[in-house]
Amino acid sequence: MSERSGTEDLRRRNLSAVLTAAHRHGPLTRAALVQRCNLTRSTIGALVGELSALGLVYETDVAAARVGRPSPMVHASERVVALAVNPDVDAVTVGVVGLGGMVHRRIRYNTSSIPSLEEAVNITRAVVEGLSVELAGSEHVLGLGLAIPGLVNAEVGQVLLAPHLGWKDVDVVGPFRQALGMPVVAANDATLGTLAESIFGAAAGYSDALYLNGSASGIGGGAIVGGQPLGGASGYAGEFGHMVTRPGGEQCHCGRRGCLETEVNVDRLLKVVNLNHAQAEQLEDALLATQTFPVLREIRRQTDLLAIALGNLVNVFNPQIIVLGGFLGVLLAADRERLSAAVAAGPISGLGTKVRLERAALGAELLLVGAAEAVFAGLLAEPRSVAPGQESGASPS
Amino acid sequence: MSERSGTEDLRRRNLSAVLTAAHRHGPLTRAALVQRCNLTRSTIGALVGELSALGLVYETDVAAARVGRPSPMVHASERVVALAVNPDVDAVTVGVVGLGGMVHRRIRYNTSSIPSLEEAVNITRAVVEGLSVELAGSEHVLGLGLAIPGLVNAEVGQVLLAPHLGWKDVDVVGPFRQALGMPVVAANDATLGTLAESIFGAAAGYSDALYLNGSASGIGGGAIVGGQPLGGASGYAGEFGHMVTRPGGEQCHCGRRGCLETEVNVDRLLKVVNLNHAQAEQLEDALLATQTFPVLREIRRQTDLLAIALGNLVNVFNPQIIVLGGFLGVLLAADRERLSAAVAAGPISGLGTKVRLERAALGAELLLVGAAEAVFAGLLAEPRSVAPGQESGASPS
DNA sequence: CCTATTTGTCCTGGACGTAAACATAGCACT
DNA sequence: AGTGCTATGTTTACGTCCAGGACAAATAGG
Repeated sequence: MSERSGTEDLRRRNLSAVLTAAHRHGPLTRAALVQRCNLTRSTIGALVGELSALGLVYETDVAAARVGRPSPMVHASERVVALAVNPDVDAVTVGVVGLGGMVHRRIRYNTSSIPSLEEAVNITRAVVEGLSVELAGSEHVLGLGLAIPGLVNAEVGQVLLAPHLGWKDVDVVGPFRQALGMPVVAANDATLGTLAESIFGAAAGYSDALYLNGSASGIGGGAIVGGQPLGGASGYAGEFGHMVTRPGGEQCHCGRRGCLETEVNVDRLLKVVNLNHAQAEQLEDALLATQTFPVLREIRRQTDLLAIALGNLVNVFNPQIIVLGGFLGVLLAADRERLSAAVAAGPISGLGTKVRLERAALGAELLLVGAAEAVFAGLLAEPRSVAPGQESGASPS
Repeated sequence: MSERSGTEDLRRRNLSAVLTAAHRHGPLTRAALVQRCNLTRSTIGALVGELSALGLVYETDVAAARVGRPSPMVHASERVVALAVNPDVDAVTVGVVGLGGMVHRRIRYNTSSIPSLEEAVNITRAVVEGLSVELAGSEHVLGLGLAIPGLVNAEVGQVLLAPHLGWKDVDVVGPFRQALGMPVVAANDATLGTLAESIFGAAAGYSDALYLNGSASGIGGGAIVGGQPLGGASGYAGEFGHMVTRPGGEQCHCGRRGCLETEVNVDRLLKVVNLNHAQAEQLEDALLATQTFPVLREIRRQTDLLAIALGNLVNVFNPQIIVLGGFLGVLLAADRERLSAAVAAGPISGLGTKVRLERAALGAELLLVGAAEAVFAGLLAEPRSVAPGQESGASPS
C-alpha cells in the first residue's frame, strides 16, 4: 500500500525539506539551506542539484555582501505552476500561481447569475485555453486547485453543500479533471485561506494559529495546529461561523439559533451605514468615518459577540495568533481596543492576553494562493513525483 | 541544535515505529510487524534485535495455529516502567505503569486536606520509596508523569493555575525531579486522559477524536487531530469547560458567565437525586433509578446544553468520535437518544450524524495511563535514548 | 514421511549522508 | 595590487541502513 521505507525515504524527506524551504521562505542561499535543513554542504549540493535537474529550482549568482565565497541563491521555479479556481456567486476567478507563491495571472470572469458546476467547469476550461499559449512549452502545470465556498470532503473531492452556489452532494473534482486533463484537488475556501495566511500571510511562522474570515456568505475559518492545517475526519473542520454565541437568537440556515454568523454579520454593518451589498468595499471607510451612536453600538455589539467566539476558540486551541479576514478584519480595525480587551479577558486564566490579533495580510490573492498551495502540497511532499513527464496534456504510457 | 539527519535518523524512525506498535497494539508477531511497518523480514529482525538488546522488548515462542514457521511474539517489556502521579484535592495517587500500558501498581494516598505542592512531592517520594524494592534491580524506571487538574505549560513544566489545588504559577517539574532524581513531565489531566483514551480506550484507532471529562472540579478535555494530540501553543488547549453556552448565565470562576461547566455540572445532578459529594459514585444508579420529573428535567437541561457545546466542537473539529468521561458519561447513559439526536441535528449539514458518541473505556487507571504515556512518548520517539544507563538511582559516569 | 507454506537468518549490493580534505571566490587590510 | 582571511562549493572515502535473494527452519496437512 504505502511505499517501502528504505534510504530513498530519507532522500524524499530531504528533497521535500529543501524544496519546501525554497518555496515558502523565498529565495535562499545554499548556505541558508544548510542551516535551515540541518544538512551538510555536500548533501545540500546534491539535493539542490537533483531538484534543479527536475526543473523545480534554479540557482542564480548573487553579489555577495559578506566576506567569503558567495553562496548561490536557490529559487523555487516560478515556471512550475498550479491553476487555482474560485467559483463564487457572481464570478469564477481563475489564477495561475507559481512555485514560490507568486500569482502570475488572475482572471476574474463575471457571471450574470450564480454559476452551476457545469458552467464553472466550462468557464474554467475556456479561461485556461485562453492561457494555453502562456502555459505551454516552458511551464509545468501541476494541477488545479478548487476553493469552494462550502463544505468539501477533500479526500473524495465531493461538495457536501455549498449553500450560496446551490451545489449539493456533487463530485466537483471529477468534472474538472475530465475537462482539463490534470490532477484536481478541492477544499473549503476558508480552509485554503488559512493555509495561505499561515504560509505567506499574517500567520507565517506560527505553529498554532486561527483564521476567521467574514464575507457576505458568512463566517468560515480554519486552524493550524502544531504547524499542520486542521482538516478533521473529512475536511469539514473549521466551521467557526456556526458556533452558537446567543442561544435562542436568530434562526440560522443551518437549523440552529444564534450562530455566530447570524449575529456577526456584514449585512447589519452595511445597514447602519446605509450601504448596500454592492458597496461592501466602502464599508471600512464608512464605518471609520461615521461615529454616530447607532454605528458605534452595532460595532460594539458585533465586537462583543465575536469576542465570545474567539474566547471560546482560545480556550479550545490555545493559539499564538488569530488572523481576521474580510469584514472581521474591518471589525478589528474599527475597534481594536475593545476586541483585544475582550479576547484578553475572556479565556481562562489570562490565556487570551498572549494571543495576537492580526488582520489578514493577503488580499484578493488569498484563495488563489491557498488553492495553489493545496496542489503544491503533493509535490512538496514528494518532489520526485514530478518525474514522469506530467505535462498539461497528459499522455499515459 | 537538533541532531543531524544521516541514515541513523531512518533507524531511529524505524525503531520508533516497531516499539510504538508493540507498545500500543499489544504483543505482535514479527510477521505482523513486517506488515504494519512496511519493512522487510530482515529489517524487522534487526530492529527487534536491537530493541531486545536495549531491554525494551522481548520475544516469546507461541503455539502456531497456522501452517508455516511460527513467528515469535514481540512484547513491549512491561519491566520498563513509568511512574505516574495524580495529585487531587483529597488524595495523591501514584502508579507504576509498564510499557504496553499495564498499570502494575496503583496506590492512593488519601490526604486530610488539599495537598500543597510540597506535600504532594513528599507523599510521592514516600510512596516511591516504599516501592523501591519492587522497582529496584530488574525494572527500568524511565521517569515520572504528573497529571495535574489545572492549566499546565508542558514545555516548561509550570502550573499556571490549578484552582482546586490552589497551585498557581509554580514550577512543578523542578521539585519532583529534585526529590526523585528522574526525568519529570507534567500536563493537564484531561489532556492526558485524552491521550490514554486515544491509545488504549474508546478512541483507539481514530485519527480525529474529542474527549470530554466531567468531574467535581469541572469539565476538561482534549482533542486528537490527525492522530496527534492537540496541545496548542503552550499546552493549554482543550479547555472545553469554559465554552460559553448560555451568555449571561451564572458567573463562572473564570470571569465569564454561562460557561459550559457552570451549567452542566455534577452538583446540580447530585442535588436532584439528593446525594452529596461523597456519594458521587452512586450518581449513575440514582439517576437511572429515579424517573421523577425534576430529575428528568435536569438531565434534559444538561443534555441539551452539552449538545450545544458538542455541536460547536463538531463544527470546529469534524471528529469521528467523541468520548465522554466522568459524569458526562453518566449523562450519556442517562439519555443517549436525546444527546445523540441533538448532536446529530446541531452541526451544519448533518456532520453530526456521522459522529460516534462513546463513554470512556478506561476507568480509574485513565490518568495514570495517560501520565505514563507522556513519559513513554520520549522513549517511543527515540528508543536508543534508553542507552546511557538511566536507572532509578541515577549515577552519572 | 513428504510437501507446501510461512517465516527467520545470512549475505550482498545499492542508496544515502557525513566528515574531511581540497578548491574557489570574494572581502579587507596593507 | 597583492596577500591573507573567510565562508562556501566540490570531491572522495567511509559507515550506516535497508532491500532483495538464497537458504534454513518449523509447522500443518496429506
